[in-house]
Amino acid sequence: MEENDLLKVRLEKIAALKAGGVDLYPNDAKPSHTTEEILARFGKTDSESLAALAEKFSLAGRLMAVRSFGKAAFVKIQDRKGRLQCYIAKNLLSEQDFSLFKKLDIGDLVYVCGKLFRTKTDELTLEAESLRLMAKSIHPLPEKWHGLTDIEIRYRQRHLDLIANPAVKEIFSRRSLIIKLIRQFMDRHDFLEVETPMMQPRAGGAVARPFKTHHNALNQDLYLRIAPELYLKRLVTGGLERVYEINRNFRNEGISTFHNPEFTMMEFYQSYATYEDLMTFTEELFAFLAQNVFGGHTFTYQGTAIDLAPPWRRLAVKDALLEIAGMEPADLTDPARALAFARNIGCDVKDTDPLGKVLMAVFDERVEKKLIQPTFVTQYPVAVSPLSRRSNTDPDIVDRFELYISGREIANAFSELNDPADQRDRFVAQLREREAGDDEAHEMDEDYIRTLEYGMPPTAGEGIGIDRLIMLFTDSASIRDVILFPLLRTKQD
RNA sequence: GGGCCGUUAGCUCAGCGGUAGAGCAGCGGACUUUUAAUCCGUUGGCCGCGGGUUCAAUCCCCGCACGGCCCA
Repeated sequence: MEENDLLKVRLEKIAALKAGGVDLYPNDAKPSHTTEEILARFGKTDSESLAALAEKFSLAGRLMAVRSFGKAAFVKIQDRKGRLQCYIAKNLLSEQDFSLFKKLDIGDLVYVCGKLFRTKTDELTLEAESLRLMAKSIHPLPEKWHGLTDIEIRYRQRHLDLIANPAVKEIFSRRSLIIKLIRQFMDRHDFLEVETPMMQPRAGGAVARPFKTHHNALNQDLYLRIAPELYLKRLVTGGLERVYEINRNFRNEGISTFHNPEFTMMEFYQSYATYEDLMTFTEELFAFLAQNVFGGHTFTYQGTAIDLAPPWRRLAVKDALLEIAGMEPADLTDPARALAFARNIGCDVKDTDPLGKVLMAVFDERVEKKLIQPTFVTQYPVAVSPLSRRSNTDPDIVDRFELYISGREIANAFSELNDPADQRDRFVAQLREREAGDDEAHEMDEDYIRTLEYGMPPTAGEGIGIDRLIMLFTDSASIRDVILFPLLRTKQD
């Protein structure tokens, strides 16, 4: 049967219901309970005690299954918390309500009221004494047994995915829980939550291509932010000292199982702390989350056991390159050798690339995916860290770490560069990269340098990729499974 | 951007040069304790789109669209 025919049948039912005086879209139902509350209270109550109970219960939700015997039926009603079985029988309902039931379709929203009992197979069931239609559905739902598996429909019509696949709801409620826990943790450590511009005249604070837009009244081009970093550090300079922001960033790059063009980051800045303090802080934050979500430090991600028990491994970039990538000491200092090594393993590097950048290309290619257990990678080259403070002991490296779990970058943190003269030099170096063809290189930002010239307290800052964190904590293989509406190409037909 | 795979009924999937199939959903009938209820009957298709090869294309070839996975 073509969908048009299915639609026709339902429209005829609607006409019949209307003719019978049924309101198809009333708004006055107040369910007394959720399915979860009823199951929690009476899931283990025996038949006799239920029979003795005078209390009546009402539920509202979507009709998910109908097993009909003509004059009676068992149906499943799904609300935001789960499903409960209801018993519909001709002799228990008014004639009007029963004939309404006969015209209902799977997918309709209903309201039922009645007492609880146990069926002979011992299932807690609501025995309907009254039944109302709360909203008519005119499209058929996905199949009851296999559900909806077509990935494209799941993302494009997320409402169907949520109706048909209960596990999806679990993922997003866990996402909400984790973000609440993060806020709780940050607030407890006296951080102030702030919001900074999404639309920026210059897209700074990260190495990425931005989206461009235009403000008509100002007749000015704007960029969707690639990071809130420079604004948050302005706030730190202003004396807020400890700030955090959980919000969207936008990067104009490819889409993959780990990249969505808009994604959620938490960035936070703590004055009078160093990147080393943030390593400890990060361990504590993740342990706190794991404790509340899993009740311990360990969990499984895509079949691999992950252990978040602090302390985590700390690994310098150069040691990773020697031990894991298979480079030799001379490769780390001789640009020509490094370039040859990188090309040999298939990295796309240019002759003009600074040594640090070439080394990080090797790192990305050979080391990243091998860091399964939580690992702080430290001692990054200055060349790839234009906003980080130089190490006191080696001016070619910076006080920075990236956190890797399950072969993916989850967080990036550093002691902030607060020397305006050095910051200017770094921006100039980035401009040279840009002229050499790297359109992701950081732009000059005079206004930001001027802010630093007022004196920014010594500060450490960190960005945590929230979507990737949620992926780990929900065992999701794709970032699209933890973003309700991932970006897809618009379909024209 | 490149490689591989997918696109067939509302949903989940078979089929593969010779008149398009199943289960579920739908529709009609039986049935007042079912659990993917059962039983009988039945409707439903531009086989993603556009070209080509062929007597004949859902099937083979080319292109395009959308999606997935991997790579950059």
